[in-house]
Amino acid sequence: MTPDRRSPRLKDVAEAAGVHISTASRALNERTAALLNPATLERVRETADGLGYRVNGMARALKTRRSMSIGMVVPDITNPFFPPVVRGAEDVLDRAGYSLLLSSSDNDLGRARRQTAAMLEGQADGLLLAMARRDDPLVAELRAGGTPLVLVNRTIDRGGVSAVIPDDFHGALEAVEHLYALGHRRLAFVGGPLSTSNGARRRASFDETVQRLGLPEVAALEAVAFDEQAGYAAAQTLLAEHPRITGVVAGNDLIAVGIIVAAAERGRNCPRDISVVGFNDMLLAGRLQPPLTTIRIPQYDVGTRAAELLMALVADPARSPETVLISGELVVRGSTAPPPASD
Amino acid sequence: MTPDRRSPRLKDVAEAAGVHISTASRALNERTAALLNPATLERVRETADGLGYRVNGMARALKTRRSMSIGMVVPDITNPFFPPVVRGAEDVLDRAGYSLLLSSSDNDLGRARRQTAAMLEGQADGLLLAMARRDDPLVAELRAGGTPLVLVNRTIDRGGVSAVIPDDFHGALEAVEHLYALGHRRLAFVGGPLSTSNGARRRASFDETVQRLGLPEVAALEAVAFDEQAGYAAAQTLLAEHPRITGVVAGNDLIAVGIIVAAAERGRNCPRDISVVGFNDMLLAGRLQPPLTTIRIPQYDVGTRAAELLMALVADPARSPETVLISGELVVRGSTAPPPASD
DNA sequence: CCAACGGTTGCAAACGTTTGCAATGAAGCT
DNA sequence: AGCTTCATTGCAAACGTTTGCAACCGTTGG
Repeated sequence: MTPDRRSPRLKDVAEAAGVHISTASRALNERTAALLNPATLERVRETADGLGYRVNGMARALKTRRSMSIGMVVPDITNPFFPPVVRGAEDVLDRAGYSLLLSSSDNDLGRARRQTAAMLEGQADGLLLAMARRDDPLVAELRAGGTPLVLVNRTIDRGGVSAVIPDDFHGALEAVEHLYALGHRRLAFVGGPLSTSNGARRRASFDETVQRLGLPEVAALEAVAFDEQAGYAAAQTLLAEHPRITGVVAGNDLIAVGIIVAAAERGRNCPRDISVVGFNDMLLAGRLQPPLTTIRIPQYDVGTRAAELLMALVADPARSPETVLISGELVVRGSTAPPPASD
Repeated sequence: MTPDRRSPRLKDVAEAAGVHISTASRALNERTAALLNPATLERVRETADGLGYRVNGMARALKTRRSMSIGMVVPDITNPFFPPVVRGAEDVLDRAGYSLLLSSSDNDLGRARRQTAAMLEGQADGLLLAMARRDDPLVAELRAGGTPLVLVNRTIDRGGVSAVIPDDFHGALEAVEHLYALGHRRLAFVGGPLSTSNGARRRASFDETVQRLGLPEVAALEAVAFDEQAGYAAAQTLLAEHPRITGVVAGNDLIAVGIIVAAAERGRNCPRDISVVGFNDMLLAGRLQPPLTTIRIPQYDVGTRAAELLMALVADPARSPETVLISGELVVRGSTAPPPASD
């Protein structure tokens, strides 16, 4: 009954406008529109609007070999660190006309592999990878495949690939020095997994700094993940085995929260009995009980810089890899204080 | 020098395996693999692996008219409410073999329109919309366009479209009754924008419930957004104009935080002088100062249910619209207490 | 008046798949 | 032996664009 044609194709608008399909194509394409007679251009555009024409991105992508989409994989979008970086990336991609394909890998290599494969099948023009481990085989594969790639937040040990990461070394150093300045001398580090660059680098920085400061009694533990639960578990061990510790620098804010909770359960109040400094300054970190002293990483900027770098890489695949370090700054709030007087 | 062929096409694996391209296609497709002789099937698959063949999703999508991707637009991924729902959606889509295109609209209709248009040009098979306003013209357009659609978190007034939303009415009712049970009699509501379904419904529920309870002195304000800053601003007015209020139900947790901060600045401590109950139970709500009493909405489930509904809709576009209400439950923590004794 | 030219437009060949249909050959049945 | 049936594979036509090339036309300069 109804004509009920599916959505109009280029051919339809060409016919309706009385021009050849290639002319219609050129009219609807910014880059080629200049070739046309202004009058025809106008006419084609109007009939296209009238018909509610919408270009078929698949056909276009097939022909042009560009999907105008970028894939991004994070460990878990639910971790408060990532939304701002995703948002940053999204904003610059959006401005560049790209769409963002997002997925969470849960730190599962197999899952990440499937997800990136799907993204590449979908012809993503580039990848933003925020889940890399230091020896990640996946990024090696991907790099070999020639996909424009930028690592976010975490990088790999052997370089050769672009990355945008926080200045882990400087951050952890600031954290230690802050505690030292407050008078703490027995410090601990409860970091994230050493298999990640930020776990390892923050740890290395802690080690070096406490040694330089000549601190007598230190401990360093590795939480199994960058989350509250892992921080809580690691803190259990720490508090049991090193009861004299008064200051701890945490692998990130979530781990810090876990430590504070574990301490409270043992009757040790933060910051009265024990000080802890987080890392990242995640959303609401300043509204927690106690408000977290932490190393602020401009998360949004991490996202924008990474996306900008990727855009440059997409434009020029031969561009040589570079890694940009985003520096953080100490923001002191309520979770740190001088050590107990008895000390 | 190097043969340097671009990535292999179906034709390449077909030739390498000594079969026709159509046979190769069938071999690489789960659905059609059964048609083939097991021996050829095996052979084709092995040579495909050997060559590192990866199907061109664009070509496939062009032919099949399915991109196996779903678009999702949220107001702002940075709002802690959304990451869990995105994650929920992602998980079920992933299992169904779909990818997720994400974008943040910032409650800007124009931006949302551009984003959905881009998603549709990219041939997204369906849309998850979490940014709808009650009279949103965009969802009307989209629905007219025949795109499989499900609204998330917010719905429109005139039905006709599937949606997965929290049970706003019941939630707000529980919040009011909780305060009432604690002894509060002078209540206020600081809700989100009335242009959103959850802003309006929570407000309506508040109004009806306080009336039913016969409360003598109430106030109801509208924050301009569901964030801390808007909550803070609205609270300024509230505290100035209705100083005798002792209990307030907030439009969501972020607004609650804003209220608590504003109250503190006026020397009114929560919960000693004023009680506030939030909505959603966002991440870390229980770790705030004070820990938030709130209506817990299972955010992850909202995402999964929405994605499931959308998958059903994609499979059968004629399926009639349905709206599923996700119910919340009161979780009482530290931000509510009996009103001051002087009361 | 002719040739060259620039501005517009049309032509047709891709891009890499999927899939209805036809062809082939082997096996089963009467 | 001849006919049917079935399993397997090949053929070729799409899917909706983009784009190098050629053609056309009215101008312009010599």
